[in-house]
Amino acid sequence: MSETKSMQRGADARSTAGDQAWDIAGALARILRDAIGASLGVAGDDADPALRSSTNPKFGDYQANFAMALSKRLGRPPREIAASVVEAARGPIAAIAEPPEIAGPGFVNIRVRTGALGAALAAIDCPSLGVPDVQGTRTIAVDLCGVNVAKQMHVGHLRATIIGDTIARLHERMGWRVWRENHLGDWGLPIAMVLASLRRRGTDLGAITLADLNAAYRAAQAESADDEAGLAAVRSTGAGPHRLIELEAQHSGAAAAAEDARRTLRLLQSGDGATVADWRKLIDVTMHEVFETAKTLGVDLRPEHSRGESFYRDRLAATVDAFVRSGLATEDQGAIIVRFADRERPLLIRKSDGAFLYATTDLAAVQFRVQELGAERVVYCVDARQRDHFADVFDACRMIGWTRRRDGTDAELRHAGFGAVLGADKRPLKTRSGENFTLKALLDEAVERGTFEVRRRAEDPQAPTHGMGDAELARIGRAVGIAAVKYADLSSDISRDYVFDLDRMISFEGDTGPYLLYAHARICAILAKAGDMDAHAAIAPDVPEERALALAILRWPSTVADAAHALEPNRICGYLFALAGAFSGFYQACPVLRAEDPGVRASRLRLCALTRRVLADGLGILGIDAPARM
RNA sequence: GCACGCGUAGCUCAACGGAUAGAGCAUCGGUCUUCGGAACCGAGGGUUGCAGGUUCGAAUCCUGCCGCGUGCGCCA
Repeated sequence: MSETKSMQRGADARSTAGDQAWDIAGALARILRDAIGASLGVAGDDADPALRSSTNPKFGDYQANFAMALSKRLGRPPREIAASVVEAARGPIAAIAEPPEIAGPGFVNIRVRTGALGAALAAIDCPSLGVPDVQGTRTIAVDLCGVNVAKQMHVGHLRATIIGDTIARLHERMGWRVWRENHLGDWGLPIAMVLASLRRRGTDLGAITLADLNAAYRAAQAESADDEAGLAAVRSTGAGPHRLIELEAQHSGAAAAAEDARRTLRLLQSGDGATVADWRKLIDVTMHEVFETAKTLGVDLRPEHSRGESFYRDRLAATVDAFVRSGLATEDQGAIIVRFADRERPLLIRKSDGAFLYATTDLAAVQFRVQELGAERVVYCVDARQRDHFADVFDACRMIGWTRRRDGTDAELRHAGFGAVLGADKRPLKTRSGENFTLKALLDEAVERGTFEVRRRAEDPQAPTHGMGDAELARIGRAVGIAAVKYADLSSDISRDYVFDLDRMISFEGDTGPYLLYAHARICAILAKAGDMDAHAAIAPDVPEERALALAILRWPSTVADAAHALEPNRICGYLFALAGAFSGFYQACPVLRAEDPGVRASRLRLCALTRRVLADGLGILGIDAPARM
């Protein structure tokens, strides 16, 4: 969604929901659109004023770029077009801005009047901060986290969890009804394998940890590894009989383990009481740690968000049937597949042995989310490598009509695919011994580093944190460490890989989470020292640094709407960094508490308070806790 | 082989088809009896992988190359 479109949305909202005095950009866009219609006879999409925030303060606060685009269509020079529109808009625009200037090939540069800017700031200083609210009339399902039972969370889950949480929070912030769907891997042969392996050993499932489970998972996989290929290779290369016998013994052991796993799976599927009870214990052990990690991360993930693969187990046969009956699925080499017109790759929805696949579950889940949860958007926060898979699943759902909602509209299916977390060597992050990093280890290190830095600074007698208790410093250090990791992950385009570099993330300099926390804490200090303030003081942004800060604040509502629409958390990050930068400039140039004029002091205090609220609001959307002191 | 994604400053990354492609880090130079210096201001640094095309205007859209990455029926 372009900024222009969201500005237009602001204008549209005003016409139905009354005046939104903070929405200067929306008002300007509407005035220009009307003027384009009145003076040029152009309407609809062609009358788009193409209003943008100016790229450079010398071009004013906003610029409108419509003239060049209309030049060819109307056969008139762009500057002439701009002039006639500006003339037609002169009256209504005068209340908001200085007379617009026409520059270059036909840009219309607009500078907002100080009075209008102050009034807009006073208007946006309300509970919603101007962010649109759909009041529960719209519904989204966000597929996030996606852990597997009996497996330790690793760095991939970091992204699936915090990106999903941010997308959920973005929509919650705008009043959407949000379903957080933790699509656990809690069903099928892999789980049965672990369960079978643990039961063979007589392990006490009541006293097991996730680390134990993870080890059992790997052991079970190794036990069942069918070494047919190795056997064939040994035979063909004529390796010694000792090696051959060893492999054959391993092979028969593996066959026994695999058979045990299949038997366990059958018990589980048939609802055998003892087996199901043990299965639930595996889930409990796994989820206990998942929820702990979510708490550490500041992610809203609770038991009621769990709806794993097992939830869909009784819908899979019907899913396949529906595709077969509709003629979209056919049998091929014993398997059931869905073919597409534009690609060779088919989608397998049932194996030749009759078992279902993860694609089958995904199809059933789309139908459930759209038709039973009523979602108009379904978002998958899953590794970008599954792009092809989701393209197939989404297309299959459209073909069979499962994106159709009760009101007849089509749901929007989106894969918010994210890139890999890389180590310094540009390869997927591994420990020195070549293992995947557990998420817990990674977060422990981040918290440790954050705490170290906070404690080190607290030793300075001048530091505001000097003399704080150890528990308080630890709390702040934890917030800093987690903010560093989360901000680094969310601040670049999610579809790209990024290099995990804790030194850079936590350096406290530049575009980092700790920098934003610092900006927030600094404002908190000013407000605390100010004591009582006049919440209704007039705001008069006179000097350039005040104007820049004011204009940044007014961009907040459209930033939230755009980030939610595009599913791009990095837009929130970029905005907050720019806001913090604008505040720093203001702070440097404009004394607040030391301002001599009481009116100026009160105006600037309100600007500080408003900035703090927007910062806290944005950090809240990212799920980042902002301490008052650090 | 086919499909998809990505190539922007030394490094990490921005940029809705719009004015001189911007930030951060690093480098160099300033501010400084601090409303919190974890700050601010400035400088240098670019043929946006290459070649064409569309457009008043292209990092952005189209085509072809080159390079890197990922995926490609009975795992999830």
